[in-house]
Formats: sequence, structure tokens, C-alpha cells
Amino acid sequence: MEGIIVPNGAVLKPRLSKVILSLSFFAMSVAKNDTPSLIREAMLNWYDRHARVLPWRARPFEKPDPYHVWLSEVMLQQTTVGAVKSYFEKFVTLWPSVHDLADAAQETVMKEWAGLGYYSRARNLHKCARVVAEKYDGVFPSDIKTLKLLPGIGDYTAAAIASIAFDRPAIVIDGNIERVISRLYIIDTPLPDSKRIIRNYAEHLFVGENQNRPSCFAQSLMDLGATICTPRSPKCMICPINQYCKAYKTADPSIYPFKKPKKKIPEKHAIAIIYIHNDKIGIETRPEKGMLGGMIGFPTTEWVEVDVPLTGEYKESLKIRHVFTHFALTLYPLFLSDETDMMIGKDEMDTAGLPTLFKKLWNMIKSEI
DNA sequence: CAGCCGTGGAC
DNA sequence: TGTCCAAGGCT
Repeated sequence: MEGIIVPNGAVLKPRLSKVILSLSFFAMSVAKNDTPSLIREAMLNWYDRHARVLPWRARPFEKPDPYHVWLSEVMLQQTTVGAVKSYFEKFVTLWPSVHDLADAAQETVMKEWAGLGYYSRARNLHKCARVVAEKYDGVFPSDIKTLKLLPGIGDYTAAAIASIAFDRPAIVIDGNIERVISRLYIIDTPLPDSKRIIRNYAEHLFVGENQNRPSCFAQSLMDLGATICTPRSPKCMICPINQYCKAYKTADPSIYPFKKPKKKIPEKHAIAIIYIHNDKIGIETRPEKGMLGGMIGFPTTEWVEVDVPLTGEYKESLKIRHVFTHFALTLYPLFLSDETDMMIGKDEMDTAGLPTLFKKLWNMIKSEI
């Protein structure tokens, strides 16, 4: 044999392989009591048998597509796998490459993103696509520092892309991994104060002897968090690393991670103006900053924490309440037989790309129009 | 750096 | 109905 083949497929030169081999024997002898190394081994073994099949995930021995990895990671930010699947399929069908996405009109991207939430992600996604297409000729950078300069890519996503798309040994920390680590080491500091502590543990977990297949290891931790080490009712009995888990030895692992209590959210109110004229409905494009930025919607009065004045014609039952992350909004429709700047056909409303708040309102009132 | 920024599913 | 929360980033 001309050299040795390391797990990422590269072939090392003979002289170097001698050094590596002797180093690995040394590593294996000290790795016996090296818990992170044992966890890595157990996780990779588990992952080879239980990895989830996901639309954006490369199958075993398949080369990941950095465009798919990036697109899915941005969509998955603070969002569930179930919600993302159909959007991911739609996006790669509409735009098979980052060049195609870069060439799309911004409004089209916003429209297709409608319903997925956190709409600044869509704007940054489009910006990022244009930078990658133009500055990097469509080739995603593979190092974390360069990735982090791109819009919409922060600590987590940069590490995830470096790891998953390029098999770089990055420290990947998402909500799943925070939970897994909080339980492994029974961290009693609440989030988000514990983030520094968690990162410190993560570095020991990710970096060290027998650090093979970093991409698979990172994904294995996320799969574990999603299917076994779940927020509620974790399935510790079938966890591949329960023997290394300090929380498993306690009465109730599910109490980790501790979190700072959340504040109560205020109730806001506003009137939505429903312009109706010749079977057309009035809409507006919202400003880029603020709630539902860049999305279309019905014009509304300011969203305020006091009750809005409602006049005689108003029906008490005709309203919708929608809960956002940091406040709830009740919208009261006010119908005007008049025109405004942007009017679209009544039949086009369902496919126009309304965010959920306005979609809910439209679904309630459309039968009455 | 704490607040802002969506949504739908689980319990 | 309420509560939590899911592969966070930006300011």
C-alpha cells in the first residue's frame, strides 16, 4: 500500500503515515480513558445505523452539495425540520443552483418564503446568494471566518456549513447540542448565561484524539437531540451515550438545560384596512425593517398596546389574534369600498405570498366578500 | 447585549 | 388556552 487512507478519503504519503500511525497508536493507548473520544466513537457508530434521511442531507458516500447545506441551514434557523422540508424542495426546484437564486427577483424570494417566518432570513439569503455568485463565482467558502462574513451566516451556521458541507472539524453548537451537553455535564447555570461553559465543553467533545468524520459527528449530535435527547421525555434508555451522561444518573434528566424565565408578552391591537374594488383587494409592501419586513400585507393602523376605537359597523366576532415571539396582535378588519395604490385580484390572494398573520385574516374574511 | 424577529406542533 | 420551543442572526 502506498500510504494510509484516512477517514476523509485522502491518502497520506508513506513517511508521513508512519508518523501518523505511531501517533495513533499512542493516541489509542491514552484514549482508553478519554471520554470525549469514547463519545465520538459511540455517536458515529449510532449515526451509521440511525441517521435521519433528510432532503438536504447527503446519503452515505455521497458528496454533500454546499448550496443545499447552506440553504437548509438558513431555513432551519429556529425552525423545525417538518416545516422546512416543503420549502427546501420548492426552493431547489425553482432555483437549482446558487446562481439561479442570485438571479431571482427579491420579491419572488420573499413570496416563496412566506409562511416560514423570520423574514430577514429570506432577504439575507438572497443577498448571500448574490455575494457567493458574484464574488466567489458560485463556490461557497469552506472556512468559518469567510463564511461568517456572509449575510445571514453567524457562529452556528458558519460552523455547520464548514462541518457538514466540507467535513471540516468545526465546533458546531446549536440548540440540540446545547441541550445534549447541558445534560452530559449537568450544567446548573441557566441559558443563555451558560453558553460560554457549554462552548468550553463542546471544544473538548469535538476536538481531540480519534477525531474522525467531523461532519457525521456534528450531525449525529443534532440527530440525537432531535430524536433521543429531546426537550421533554428524553429516551435515555436507548441513548448510545447514556453511560457517559451525568444527567442520566439523576432523577430527571429532562430538567436540563436550565433556562432563564421568559417575560410576559404584551397584547397589541390594530385595524386592518380591507380595500375592495371591482373584485380587487388592496395590499401594500411592508418596509424592510420591523415586523414582517419586506412582505406584503393589508395596510394597518399602528400596532399599539391600547384598545383601538371601533365604530358602529364593526362586527365583534370579526377579528383574528396572532401570537408573535414577543407580543400578540389582534387585528380588526375595516372594509372600504375604495382603491389604494396596490390592488390585486381576489383570486390571487391565496398565492400572493401573504405572511401567516394576514393569511389568517384573509381566510376569515374572504367568504364574506 | 438584551431585544427584536414567525410559525406551527406537542403537550 | 397556555406554554414551550426548533439546525439563530442582527443590532
